[in-house]
Amino acid sequence: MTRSAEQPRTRRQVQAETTAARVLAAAAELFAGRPYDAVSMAAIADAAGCAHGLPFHYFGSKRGLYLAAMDNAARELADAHAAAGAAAPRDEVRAMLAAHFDFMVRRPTLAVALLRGGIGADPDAWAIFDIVRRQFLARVCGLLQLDAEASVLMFMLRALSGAIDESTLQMLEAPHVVAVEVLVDALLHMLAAAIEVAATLDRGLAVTRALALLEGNAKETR
Amino acid sequence: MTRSAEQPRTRRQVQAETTAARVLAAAAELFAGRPYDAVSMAAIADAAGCAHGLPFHYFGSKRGLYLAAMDNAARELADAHAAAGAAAPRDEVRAMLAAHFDFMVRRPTLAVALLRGGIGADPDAWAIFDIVRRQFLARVCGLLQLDAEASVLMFMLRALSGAIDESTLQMLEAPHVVAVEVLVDALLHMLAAAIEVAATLDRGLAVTRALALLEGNAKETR
Amino acid sequence: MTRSAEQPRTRRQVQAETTAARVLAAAAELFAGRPYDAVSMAAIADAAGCAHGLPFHYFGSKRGLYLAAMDNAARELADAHAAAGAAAPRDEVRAMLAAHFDFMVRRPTLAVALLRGGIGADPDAWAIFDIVRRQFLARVCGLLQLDAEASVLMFMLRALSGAIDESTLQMLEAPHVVAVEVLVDALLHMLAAAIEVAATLDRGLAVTRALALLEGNAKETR
Amino acid sequence: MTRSAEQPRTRRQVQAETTAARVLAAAAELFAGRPYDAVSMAAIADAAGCAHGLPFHYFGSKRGLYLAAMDNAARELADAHAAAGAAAPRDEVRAMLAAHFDFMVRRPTLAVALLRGGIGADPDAWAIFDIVRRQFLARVCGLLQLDAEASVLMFMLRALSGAIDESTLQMLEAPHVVAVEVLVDALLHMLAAAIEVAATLDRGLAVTRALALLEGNAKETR
DNA sequence: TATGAATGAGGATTCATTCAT
DNA sequence: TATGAATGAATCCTCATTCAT
Repeated sequence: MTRSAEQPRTRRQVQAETTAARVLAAAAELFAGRPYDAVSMAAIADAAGCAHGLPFHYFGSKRGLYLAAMDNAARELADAHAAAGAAAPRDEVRAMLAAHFDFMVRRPTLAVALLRGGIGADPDAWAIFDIVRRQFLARVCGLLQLDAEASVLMFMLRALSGAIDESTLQMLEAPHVVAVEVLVDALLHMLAAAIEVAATLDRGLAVTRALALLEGNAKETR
Repeated sequence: MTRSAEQPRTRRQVQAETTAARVLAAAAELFAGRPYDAVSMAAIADAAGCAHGLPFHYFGSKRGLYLAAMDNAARELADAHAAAGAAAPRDEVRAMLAAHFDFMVRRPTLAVALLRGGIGADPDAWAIFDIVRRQFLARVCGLLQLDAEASVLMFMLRALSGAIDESTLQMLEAPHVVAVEVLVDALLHMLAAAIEVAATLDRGLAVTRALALLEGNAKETR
Repeated sequence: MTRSAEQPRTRRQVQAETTAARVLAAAAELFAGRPYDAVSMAAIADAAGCAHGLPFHYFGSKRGLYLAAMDNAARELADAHAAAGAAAPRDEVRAMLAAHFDFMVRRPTLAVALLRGGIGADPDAWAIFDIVRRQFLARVCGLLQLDAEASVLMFMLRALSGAIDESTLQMLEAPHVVAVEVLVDALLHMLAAAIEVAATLDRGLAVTRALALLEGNAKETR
Repeated sequence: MTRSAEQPRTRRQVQAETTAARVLAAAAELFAGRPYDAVSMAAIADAAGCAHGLPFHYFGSKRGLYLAAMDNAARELADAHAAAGAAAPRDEVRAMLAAHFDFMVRRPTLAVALLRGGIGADPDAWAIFDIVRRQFLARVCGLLQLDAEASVLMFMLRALSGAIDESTLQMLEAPHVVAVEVLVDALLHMLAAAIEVAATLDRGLAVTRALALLEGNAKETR
């Protein structure tokens, strides 16, 4: 009954996965456009070109589908972050930010869906996106040799995340006010400022190395 | 809804206003707790202790009531901002931020309602809160003698607004990580950084005076 | 808002009660005809000539309406039992049985609804009817000066209840095999047999007086 | 469903029968627990550990499966009755009753399923159980040399069946109020009473021999 | 024989809204 | 001004059933 085999997927299974993916995509599309309750399962099924019952077959409930869609979007974003890399820490952080905005601009649908999940709707959806944000910040801390457990520092970094999100929204609204590379540089400065501030609030925080790395004129000691 | 009446209110009018206010308060309370569609008019009427039909009598529709509640909340926040004042520009900006967080912490219900309206729900609700944010930023620009029409500057300032909102959310979640006065100082530094960044992106921007005023060591020239 | 007043019902209230009663009657009618799940709320609303939402307004849920209908039916049956009376205990028991069958034959709809609730559906529905049965048996015990707490006796009396219910069903199916008065006499004999049997099983049970009363040749000592 | 096969069953046939039997057992189990509509085919398939489509393959429809399960249960009960035997008629009736209660107590699941089918659900299900009851009564009539066509007698005997069913229910609820053998004796007395009553209502009925046989002090004349 | 993907009708329930009183 | 009875559209979800594999 179960066939935990590895690859030899039958045609039907492949077909099924394709269908599920189509439903998921339709859901992401629609949930991005309007708030949770304004999207009906019937609309999703119609958009996916399947019977009204199918989404339930695959995702159990509307909420399940919503969460799956969010999860999917979050994973894609996380993948985009993960793909960014560079030789120097400063360049890697820059690459991560660039990848972030690239993704958001190129997938405005997912972007809005994720950002909308931000405060509204249910905590679970928020948690899904929040994990990605935390991973992002944790990696930045790692690159800059900062203590990712310091609460004041994290407070400031999450505040900066708010700035990043707001910037994303603005870019989606009016794409040509500021170019992506320029915005990335700007946020790098804001990041430095956030770190400096955190250091003044929490005297035990070691930030000089991080700031040097951010300036780009520090020897690697990773 | 409007109360432009002058003096001689009949008792019924007073009574009516009281009732309407009760409905509005109940609505604000409930809309803060869960998203728009999860709040029923029946629940609002119950909370307000009136018949199900009454909210319609006063506010026409659910949407009307929602917008009225948002409007009310936004006005209260704007009033809190307006009440902040000080001799020096730097101190006034500081006072404004302090008043902002004070309000948010003291009225978490309204705070969340406003913030939730952020991306979700409908554009009208977003617009209501956005106006308050713009007014806030415009006043800051005025105090610091910055050009409130410069698009790059505004982009950065709005990004900073994102940081402020995110900070608010964090304070409501865990109130004791950072004290309000300390947070205000931190955001003042972020503000300076945002302005500096804007200046590097837009060479025509005059920011030296603003930065001096922010440092506190500039002669008033308002 | 609440008007706990006694009688001065407004016309609207009377109208509302009438409507609710119409819904209840329609529900009883339909629930008698087929099992719970085979009756749709839409069908009930249609039968009652009201909007689909109204039954929910009054009874909250399908289950609520079902239970209310059962409760109503049970109360009517209990009233029918209560109305029966006579000078001698034997005649009163006879009158109760006669009233029981009279009611069932005259209201076959309610009868089947109650009997159907018997084993099927949910325990709550069963409990509703069971209470009436217990009251019936308790009164019989009172009349015959039997101990209504004796478990073996009650076991036998409830078994007799099964015989009564089965007889009811048979009468509804084929009304003319046995006349009501004749059936009542027959069951009186069965009752005597049940009591005698209980006495042989539980030596502590005092039944001679009860049997004498049932024979009709005992001096009243109530 | 039918297994009229003779000898050489292939392995696949055996396998198929096993699977069908597993489905049937799962169905009986679930239908006993809750009413017809509350049991889904999916639940049955899951319980049987097979695909959702398989029950349809074997039983055509939900109703078909339900009826097959009832049929199966009824046949098992009939078999239990059939297995009871004794030298004297009185003892054989006693053995039949004992076998009945034994079966019911040992297979409460089937018992409730059968009893539930009683009034509720559909007439077909009722008919299935009713046939067993009629067979039971017919055999009793045969043993006691009673006329199984006499309508009044049958009326009373079916009423007694109601008492038996009710007793079964009580035993399942509270097993230790009355022991099975004791209950059997009690019902034998009730049976005698029912026969006597039938004789008073239908003067043409010959019951003296039956009553003598029931007493146990009559010469066999089968 | 057996699977499980896919269908689509049907049903309970909610809720904004209206309106007679 | 205030009530709450009544409406009916909309929505989520369940489930028997089919069928390609």
